[in-house]
Amino acid sequence: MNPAGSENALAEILVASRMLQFCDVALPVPLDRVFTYKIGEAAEPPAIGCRVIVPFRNEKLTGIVTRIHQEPPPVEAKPILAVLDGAPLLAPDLMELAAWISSYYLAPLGEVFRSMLPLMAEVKHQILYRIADKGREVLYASANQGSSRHSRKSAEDQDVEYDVLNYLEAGQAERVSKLRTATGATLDLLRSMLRKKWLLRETSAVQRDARRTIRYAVLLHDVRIPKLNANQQCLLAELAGAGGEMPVAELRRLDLPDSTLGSLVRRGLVRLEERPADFHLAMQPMGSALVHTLNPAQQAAFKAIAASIGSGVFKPTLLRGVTGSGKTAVYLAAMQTALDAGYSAILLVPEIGLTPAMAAQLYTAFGSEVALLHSALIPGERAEQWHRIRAGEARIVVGTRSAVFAPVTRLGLIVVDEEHDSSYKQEETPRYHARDVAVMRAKLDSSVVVLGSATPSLESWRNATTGKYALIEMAQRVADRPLPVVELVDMRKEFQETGQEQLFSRLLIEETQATLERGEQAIILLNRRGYSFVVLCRACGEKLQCENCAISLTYHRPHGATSLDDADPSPTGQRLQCHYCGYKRTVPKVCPDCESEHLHFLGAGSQQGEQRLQEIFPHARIGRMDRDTVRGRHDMERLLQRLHSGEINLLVGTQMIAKGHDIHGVTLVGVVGADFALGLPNFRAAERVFQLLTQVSGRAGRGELPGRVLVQTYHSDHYAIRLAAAHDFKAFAEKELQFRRWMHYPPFSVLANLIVQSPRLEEAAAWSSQLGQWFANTAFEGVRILGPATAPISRLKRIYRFHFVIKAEKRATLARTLRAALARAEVLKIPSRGLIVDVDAVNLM
DNA sequence: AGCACGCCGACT
DNA sequence: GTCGGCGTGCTC
Repeated sequence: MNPAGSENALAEILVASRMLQFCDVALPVPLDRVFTYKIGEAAEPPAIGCRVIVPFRNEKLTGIVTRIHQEPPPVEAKPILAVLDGAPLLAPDLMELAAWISSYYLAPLGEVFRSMLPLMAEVKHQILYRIADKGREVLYASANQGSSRHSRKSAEDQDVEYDVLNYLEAGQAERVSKLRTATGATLDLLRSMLRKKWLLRETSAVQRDARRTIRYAVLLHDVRIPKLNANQQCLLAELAGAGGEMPVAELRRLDLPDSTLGSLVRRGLVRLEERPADFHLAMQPMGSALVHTLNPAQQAAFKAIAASIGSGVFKPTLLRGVTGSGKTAVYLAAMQTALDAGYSAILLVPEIGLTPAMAAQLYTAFGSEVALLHSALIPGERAEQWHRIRAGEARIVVGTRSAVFAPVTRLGLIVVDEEHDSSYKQEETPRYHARDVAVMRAKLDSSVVVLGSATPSLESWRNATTGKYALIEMAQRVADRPLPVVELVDMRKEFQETGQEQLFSRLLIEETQATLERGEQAIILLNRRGYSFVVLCRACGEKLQCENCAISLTYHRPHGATSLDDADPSPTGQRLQCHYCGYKRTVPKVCPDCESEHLHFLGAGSQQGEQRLQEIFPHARIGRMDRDTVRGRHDMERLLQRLHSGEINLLVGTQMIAKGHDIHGVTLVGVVGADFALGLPNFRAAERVFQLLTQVSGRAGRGELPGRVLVQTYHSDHYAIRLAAAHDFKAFAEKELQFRRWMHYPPFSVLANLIVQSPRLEEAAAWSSQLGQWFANTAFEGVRILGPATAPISRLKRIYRFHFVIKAEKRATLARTLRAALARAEVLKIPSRGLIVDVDAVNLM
């Protein structure tokens, strides 16, 4: 792409000479192209990177200006309706980054912008209806001749239609919601009136202020106080007590009539003010002040990174540091260096990786320079943070995936913490990988990018060992603490010796007992949610499945129940859940297929783990951490707090417990059933298991006392398990890379998953077979195509899915193949919703 | 993606 | 005759 800066400059010159007339606009529609609009003479011309409102079909959309030029489009261009930004919302580097993402991931540019900008939400689009001439005629005709001339379906509907016409006849265009509440019209009815041309539809776009405001009531002094009633006196007293002003919302808790405040305002005693909401995250520092003293290994890592900050040389660095080696302290020191040199820095963390402890450290270190961007923010808060960053008020940005698009100026450093984490891959269009986008952004900005992990992805590891990335290693834990001893418990042997299938092995029970008795803490990983994840009919062998997906339903037990027969206290009683679409149903008494009563609940999840542990250790103070117990914004924090304080001494949970928590009292980690993932149809299965075992082991022995890890496994010979137990990442990487090379998988190839889908099975099957034939008959050099095959999840949310896995030796070849396939799909009349292209797919499901 | 248009069968 | 189903084509 042409450097947007020079294009901008050119644009200014052309504006000055009044020669140019057109601009290209990327719109939030799934069309892989931009549209050309006329720049009006009256309005201030937009710059590249500005938002504009444009007419599109018969609606108004917000788009981003991507180019300014003089080439008239083949059809007549419509004029821009409004320019929303005086200065570009997106700086040239982000414009270029968007273009790169669009082309690399084959995603429409408009959709890329949509996921980059929280601000799109600030323009409120509404649909309005207005009465048409034909509608007026109908209305008058009915008034003159009396109604019910048409003997149609229902007189009721007809009445509603006239109500709608009457309602609209009186006034201006109205919103749908208002129309529906006022007249009781359904959307269907409005649509049919539209078709009869009785109504007109239009859209409007209203710009709202991005900043949230809070309404304050302010006491006016120096006014004579007239006679007041009790309510008014009460309110004034409250205001005076609060120092003369407080948010209107807070006055509500006085339980006074709403009119009271209104009267006081009318009588000139109180003034209402809109003030920008000061955004403060509820943070209480957790006492762990920033460690300024780095040990020699940290010092060396920090110096290597700091040396290149501001050098203007793009050189990605992989920081591999074992769990507990103190990578965070290195990040913070490097970010401080960037800040001191006048640069901004971005720290990316995985979805659940932004622990309260890390946030507290950031606040301690950087105070108000910090902006947080994560998934729990409501849109207003997100916009707030975004504006602070863009205005340069916050130069340290910490956040999940989309924070890689933070609009900082003078970017000096991007850190991607736990770079191997799969939550960096967005599973919707645009399906970008934030780690790779971070590297690209650093390249465009000539800034430093650091990828950190104890268990780097094999892609990054290979880049580091081949010299494409610099490699820094920290092989020791801080304060010379030892890595925990990891022991494998062979569950096949356990079964032979005990003669029964048990969730927890004798050794794990013994060790947990001893740990709790010593007053220490234990955590146990059970990487499935719910009570049991399969409900099997013993008579016919069928598993209970979701109605919408080809997925086994998970049984969730009501709280406090101790047996299957317990009365269900939940209001809905719907205890079988699909974790993919949210479908819920009650537990049937008999098998839906064969009506046998022999339904069996198999496969223990975290909920069952918690219950079994409570039975075994009745005096243990058990906590559970999974998506069912950590839902709200503060649940995680509260749970960790209880663990820190010792209120909980035994924690059971899903992989959430493995993510970066620094709990010093934990000396025992148990791993139950984490190796089942080795059986999944995914070439990354071994890598995933290795990472999970390493990360969860890393939770043990972070304090004064050494840690111990027990891994229960049915695959005690598997290299991923053995080498994780030996803390030998390099050996694992070598072995796994060998396998990847053999199988032509990344990092020795580049890969995309191409999903063909339709709600109709025959359609999905036909499309995938047509595409498959075309692939078979078309020669692609250096490309391997697997498929068509039914996708591992063959039906999802009522949609049938087939897929191809496309592997290529070179990036350019893969891109060319995918573009050709998309072109072919268009010829085959496969609609865009029927195809999903997932470049660098992490999940092949 | 929406959302128009247009053609065809079903219903009053 | 009118309603409403969904195949087809377009959006500057």
